[in-house]
Amino acid sequence: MTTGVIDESFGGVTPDAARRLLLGAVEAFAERGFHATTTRDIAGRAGMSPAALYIHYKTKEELLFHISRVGHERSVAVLEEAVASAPDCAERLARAVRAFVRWHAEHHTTARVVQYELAALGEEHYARIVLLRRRSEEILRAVLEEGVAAGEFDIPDLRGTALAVMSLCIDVARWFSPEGRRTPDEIGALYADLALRMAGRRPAGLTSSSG
Amino acid sequence: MTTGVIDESFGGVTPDAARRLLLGAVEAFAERGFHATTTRDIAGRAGMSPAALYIHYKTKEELLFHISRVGHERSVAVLEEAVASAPDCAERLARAVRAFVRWHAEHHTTARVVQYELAALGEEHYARIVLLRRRSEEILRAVLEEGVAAGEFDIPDLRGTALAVMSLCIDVARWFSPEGRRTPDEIGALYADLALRMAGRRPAGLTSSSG
DNA sequence: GTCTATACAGGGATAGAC
DNA sequence: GTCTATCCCTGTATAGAC
Repeated sequence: MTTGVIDESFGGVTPDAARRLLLGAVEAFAERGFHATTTRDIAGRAGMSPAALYIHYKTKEELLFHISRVGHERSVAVLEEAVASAPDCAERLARAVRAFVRWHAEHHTTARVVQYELAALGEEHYARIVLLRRRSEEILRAVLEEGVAAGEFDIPDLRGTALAVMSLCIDVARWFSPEGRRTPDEIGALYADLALRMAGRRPAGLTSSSG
Repeated sequence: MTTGVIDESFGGVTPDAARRLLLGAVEAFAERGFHATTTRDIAGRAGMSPAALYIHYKTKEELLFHISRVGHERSVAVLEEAVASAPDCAERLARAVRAFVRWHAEHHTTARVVQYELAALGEEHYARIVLLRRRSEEILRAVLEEGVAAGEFDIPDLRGTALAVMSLCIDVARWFSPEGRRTPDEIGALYADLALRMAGRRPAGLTSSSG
């Protein structure tokens, strides 16, 4: 019955029972992993009988797929919004990282399922999720690319650095805890700075040439 | 029966059957997760019947604990060796990151189990593993701390940066694939450079004072 | 130490009443 | 749409022969 922190990512899901099941599943999958979670557990958290689950979802895996799809769509949207309007490349990178990190921290429960239970998806569902993941990689790489082109960044290995920044953000979902000493926003700010360092940001107004 | 890449971390385990079971379990846990892995599967990979597993390990969880313990001990040892002898702080950080990343890439199968199946450990076993994890955090933080004290690094948030560098290294285990375009060593070199950037390395011979 | 056979529990999914 | 009851499979772990 307990729902803990409500994840507004799933606010639009109807009917009510389907949403409650989704929220219960997110919690359970995050806590115990997909395979260790029983349909009885999920249904219990939603205040329903095990059988009721199958009215709204064909299988347990379909439940995971919905969570994964909505979660990925949200995180990509967050990233897109962040890069949409920024004065320069440095600010674009900072906003992107800050927003992406914040999402992974604030929604660490969903994010954990999204990032670490991929292997439990069926093949077809997995393929659809991979497409969404590629989107976010492309967005981040483009930000770095433009920064290099504009002379704002100094990045010897563009693809590798993009991957590393992405990786850094994603891993927040693994270790973040609301009981920890930092808020999602503080971590976002720290990581934005670290990303700028990784990108070798130059002070505005300078051009290349150095050791 | 297939063992894939042999992980020398477990080379010393005897008797032979116990080692084969351990290797089978590492593979299976990494591929499918602890809970999704059956004892039949593990025994099968070791070329034995399910019952034989229980001659060597009391439970499936004990198997996981052994993997986790040996894995953590190895990664801490790798880190310790790397920082042991280096001319300066920058080189110490670079060697630490490079070695730690290489371990997580080369032993990505073991590392995945070590990093992502912690929750499946029993409470007592979990507590013992946490102690080992703290060691590696302390080693890395100390390297950064000394660098700041020596004026080689510029790190506004020491604890946060140490955590981020650690996180970056660990996440390699999640995405690394031997089929990918980079070798463990190349990733190690890239990440060592990124870590130095995160640490705000100053060219040797300069002292502080700036905006 | 390893096997075959099996006890015993638990979980995904369905049937049928309401 | 939800419930109770239950089918049937799978999985951990053990018993006992060799």
